[in-house]
Amino acid sequence: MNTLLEKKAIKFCEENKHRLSLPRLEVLKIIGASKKPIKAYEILEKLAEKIANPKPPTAYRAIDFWLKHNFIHRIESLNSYAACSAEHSHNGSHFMICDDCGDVIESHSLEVPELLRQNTKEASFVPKKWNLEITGTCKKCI
Amino acid sequence: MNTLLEKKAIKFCEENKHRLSLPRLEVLKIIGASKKPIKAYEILEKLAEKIANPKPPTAYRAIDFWLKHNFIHRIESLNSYAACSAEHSHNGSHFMICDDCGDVIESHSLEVPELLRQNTKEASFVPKKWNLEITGTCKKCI
DNA sequence: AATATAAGTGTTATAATATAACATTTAACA
DNA sequence: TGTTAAATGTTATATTATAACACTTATATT
Repeated sequence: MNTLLEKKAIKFCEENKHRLSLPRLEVLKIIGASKKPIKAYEILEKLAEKIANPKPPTAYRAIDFWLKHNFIHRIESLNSYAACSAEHSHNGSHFMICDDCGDVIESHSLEVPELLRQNTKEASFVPKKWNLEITGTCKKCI
Repeated sequence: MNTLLEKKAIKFCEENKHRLSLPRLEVLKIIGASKKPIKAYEILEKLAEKIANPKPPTAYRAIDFWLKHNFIHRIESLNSYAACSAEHSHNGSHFMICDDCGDVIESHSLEVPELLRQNTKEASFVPKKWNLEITGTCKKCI
C-alpha cells in the first residue's frame, strides 16, 4: 500500500532516471510517516528496522536526495526534516513552529514568494531558495 | 574607542543590570567586527587572543546572551552569527545569503512582519520570533 | 552476453556544532 | 561582611554531519 508521497516518488524517479533504492525509499517513508519533523539520527534508528546496521551516511545521502528534489524540507531551527505537504513543487518553505507542543505547520501562502520577488528585486538579489520559520504558540496551545 | 554596538551594549547592560563581563564584551566585539557571519568555533579562536584558553561554553554562553537580547542573529542555514544591523530592536530577522561570495545582507523590510501578522492570524498562531533566509546571488556576483 | 561507465551504497573514521554538570568566582546588597 | 544570585571555569560528552575510499548495481553500448 503506497501513500501519495511514495507514488510521487516512484513516478519522479522513473521519469528522471534516478534509482529508487531501498535506503531512499525507506527514508522517505519514515519522514512521510512522522507526524512531526524528525531528526537524522531518529531516521537512522528507524531505518535500522529495515536495513541491517545502517550508518549515518546512508541516512544523510537519502535525506540530501529528497531535499534536493523538494520532496522534503529541512527545518533549520530544529535540525529536523519533514515531508513537503504541497502538491506543487516549490523552492521555498514556510513553517510555524509551536514552542509548546513542538508541532510544525507548513504554510503555503503565496504571499511570501510574491513579497520576495519585490523585495529581492529592490536589492538586486537573485533568489534561488528561501525558508521562513516562525516560532510561537499554535492554536491548540494558546 | 567603542563602536556603536558596544555603546548600545554598555547602556543595555547598565539599564537591565546584566553584567558586561569580559567574555560577553569580547564575543560581541568579535561578532561586530566580522564582515561576514562568523561561526562559534571561529569566535572561540579569536576569543583566545583575549582570554586565556577559553572553552566552548564560554563562547556559547556569550553568544546565547546576545542572541536572547537581539544584539546578534543566528543564520540558521550557515550555523553562524552576525551582529544585528538594525537600530530598533526586533524579534525577527531577514537575510539574503549569496551562494557565490558568502556575503549576507540583512534586510529590514517592514513588509515581512506585516505579512506575518495577517498570515499567522489566519492560522490562529501567535508568533514570537521569525527568521527568513533567502539564498541566491547578490548583485556583485550576478 | 561481455564490458564500460555512471550512479549509488557500505564502511571506517572523524569533523563540526553544541550542551550537561558541577565547582568556583564575582557583584550586589541586605 | 555574610548571603545570594549571576556568571564563569572546566571536564566531559552529546549531537549533527561529512570525507574518503572500496565495492556494488543498473544502464547502455558494442
